[in-house]
Amino acid sequence: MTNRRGILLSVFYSGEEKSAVMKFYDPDNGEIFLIRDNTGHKPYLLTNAPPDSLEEVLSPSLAARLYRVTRVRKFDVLRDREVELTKVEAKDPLAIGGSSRNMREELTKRGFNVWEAKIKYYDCYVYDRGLIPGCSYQVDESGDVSRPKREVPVPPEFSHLDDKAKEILSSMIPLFDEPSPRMKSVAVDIEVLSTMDRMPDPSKPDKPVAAVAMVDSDGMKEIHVLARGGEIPDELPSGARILKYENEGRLIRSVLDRISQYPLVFTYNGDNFDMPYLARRARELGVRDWPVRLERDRALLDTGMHVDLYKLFSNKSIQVYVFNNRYLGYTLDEVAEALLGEGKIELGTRDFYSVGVRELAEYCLQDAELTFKLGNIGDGELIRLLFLLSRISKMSLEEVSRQGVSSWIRNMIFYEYRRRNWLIPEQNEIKAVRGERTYSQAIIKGKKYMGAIVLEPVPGVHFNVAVMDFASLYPSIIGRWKVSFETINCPHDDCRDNRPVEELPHWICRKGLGIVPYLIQALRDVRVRRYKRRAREEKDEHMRRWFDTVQRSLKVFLNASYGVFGYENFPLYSPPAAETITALARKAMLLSIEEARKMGLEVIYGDTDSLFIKGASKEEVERLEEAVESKLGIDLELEKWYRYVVLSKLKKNYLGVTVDGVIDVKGLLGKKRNIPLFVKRAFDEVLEILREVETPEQFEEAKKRVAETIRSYVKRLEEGDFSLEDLAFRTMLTRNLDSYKKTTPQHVKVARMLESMGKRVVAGQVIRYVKVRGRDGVMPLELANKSQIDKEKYLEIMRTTFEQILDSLDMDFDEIVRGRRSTSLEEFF
DNA sequence: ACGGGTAAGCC
DNA sequence: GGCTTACC
Repeated sequence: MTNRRGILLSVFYSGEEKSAVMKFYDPDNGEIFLIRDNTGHKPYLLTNAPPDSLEEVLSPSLAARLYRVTRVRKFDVLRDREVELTKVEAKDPLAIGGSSRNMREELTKRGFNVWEAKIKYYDCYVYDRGLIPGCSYQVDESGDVSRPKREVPVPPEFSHLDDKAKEILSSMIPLFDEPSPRMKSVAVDIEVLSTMDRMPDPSKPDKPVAAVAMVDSDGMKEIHVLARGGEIPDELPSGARILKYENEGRLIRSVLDRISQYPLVFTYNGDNFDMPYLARRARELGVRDWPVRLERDRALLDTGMHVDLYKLFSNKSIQVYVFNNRYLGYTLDEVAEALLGEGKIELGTRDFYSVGVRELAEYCLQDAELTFKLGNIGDGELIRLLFLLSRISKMSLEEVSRQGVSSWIRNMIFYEYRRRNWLIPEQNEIKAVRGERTYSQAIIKGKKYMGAIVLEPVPGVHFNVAVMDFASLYPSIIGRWKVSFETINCPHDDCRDNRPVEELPHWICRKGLGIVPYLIQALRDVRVRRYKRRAREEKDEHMRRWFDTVQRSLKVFLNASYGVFGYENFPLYSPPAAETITALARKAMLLSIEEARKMGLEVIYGDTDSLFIKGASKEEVERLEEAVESKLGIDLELEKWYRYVVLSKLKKNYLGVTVDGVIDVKGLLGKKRNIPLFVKRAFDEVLEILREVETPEQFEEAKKRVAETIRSYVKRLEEGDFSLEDLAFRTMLTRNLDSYKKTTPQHVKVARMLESMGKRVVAGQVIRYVKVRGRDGVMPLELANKSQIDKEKYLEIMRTTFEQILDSLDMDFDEIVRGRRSTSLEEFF
């Protein structure tokens, strides 16, 4: 074969080959293949140290690892000028940074400046060769890779953009129009023979691997088990094959061989457990040639792409924007229950020695099946998304599935800098040249600058309310006013009077410096004007779904695009830019409110980027849109129309019913996932009653039914007509137990009880507990008894939950309940 | 390991 | 009033 097609998945550095290696997926035969760099690319850093000084500045051992020293020209955006720097190439990446002794540190110690030395080598390689992970390439037998150049003319709907944004746009459209490949996949889960008191530790793999379950996309299910006596069937009722081994080494050998046959391998916590355990156990038992490449906190496969779903589901952006916050904890059990509606059936004990082989096999298979289903959720939605995130960020799929949104954005920006031969500035340099002080006062103690405006709601029931909002407000501001670390407080004297926010001393460049504002503008516009539309209008169902994933992945980047500039660990951290963005947002809100009032419209609430307007006509809404657009240059749009909205006196707390009868609940206690199901059900019933209300007249009748519903639940509470499960609170343990030192919140108290019983308790786990009478006040769900329940406490929970809406409906919880109080409750308590 | 603002329950 | 969690 002279020429083959390959989809670039990732780049890694091979210590054995001393070079970058590209990992491709061949969609024609479903295989993975590796291509070693053939361009002689070397790791490097940039410095202002003179070239001939290096031999003497560096210690002899490091000087020996120099490969080449040259001079290069770069554009320095912070000072708006060309610079000439020394490019120091090394024979291996660790010589640049990372290891205990490296060139970055030695040069810095001698007083020289160093740039671009903290970039991981595989990322550096991707930038310099202009590679786009996730995209299709032609690879010839000499190892040359090329991507067919597709010049896309800028579509007419983008004619309003600046040239810089247009250029970015036309480079991006081909990446988004190309669907991702389908890949065969397998999910793997292992169980180790461990005793109750000790969790198996992958750094000390002293216990044997007892079972490995694998489930693949062709419907194959198999479990490799270590025979330990007793009858073991050849098949489970589910149809899964059981393969028995007398020898653990053979078991691991065939498991590794099986894993090597798949281009895509899912695990749940495989980076830190399954893969290292298998690999280290293999080494211990003399099993050779394993495909697992162990790194500090990840495990890669040379034969495929390993996606650790635990890492992916722990990613906040994925949790919030992709799964709409539908899961709370990050354990396999929690996520599977929330997304698939399938929980795990736990074994009675963690002591696997006492569990029969067959039972262990079933348990192991269950985990592999859940992992498989999660990995393939939405008919491959997750993988499509990873491909897109990879193409936008120019980050390997393996990286993108393990890192957070700030890394994705960093990588996206660095790539654009290298593409233009711009010098990537260091964080301390940005601070020094452009300032780091903020001038606005945050409302929350300990925060660095002021954020958004939240209007005081007008409590009560309001009919006919239009909700208007600025779509992607912060990205729009970045694009409209060109705010970024590059443009803020620029070096030009004649830009100093360009201060869009009077109360802040910061000015913005008006000479077109920078890339980031154009990049963000391009992403925003391509999402709104191209892919959101195609996700609605495309005829072909597959392509429609693809376009929807495109617009969702763009949204993830846009939503975080402002936040990263206020995040102190972001390499392009810029507090002045961040505070200017929020200040402009406040200005936009205030101006819009002013415009609305001038038109005689009543604004009853608003939060950050939205305005609730009561009693407006369609024409008035349109007039307001136009007025704001012409004064500000950003779009205020009608988002939805509420038949009515119930505002409480609290901010970020309301309930609205749209004209199509869709109910929106924001911030109310009844919506929070940590409250007991019992209360949540009562709340949902009340919502259902309110949803049906169409006119003010119907409200009176609805209120009676609401009162009735609440009364019935209170009665059930008194009479003990509930299950313990329904009363359980679910609170996430966000840190490990030993780090709670200052106070002991209730869920931590419960977690400690669980731990003392020998149960495993880790960060990310959801603790389920009920409130009971007695000194502790709480108990783990599985330990409590119905007779211990503190009913008074639960009545209080119901009170606070319902008061949030009852107040605005002119109703009173006590009055509703009082009818019962004199009869039973009083005797009860 | 995106930001700030708001609210609730408990210590 | 601080800590912790969940939400906008």
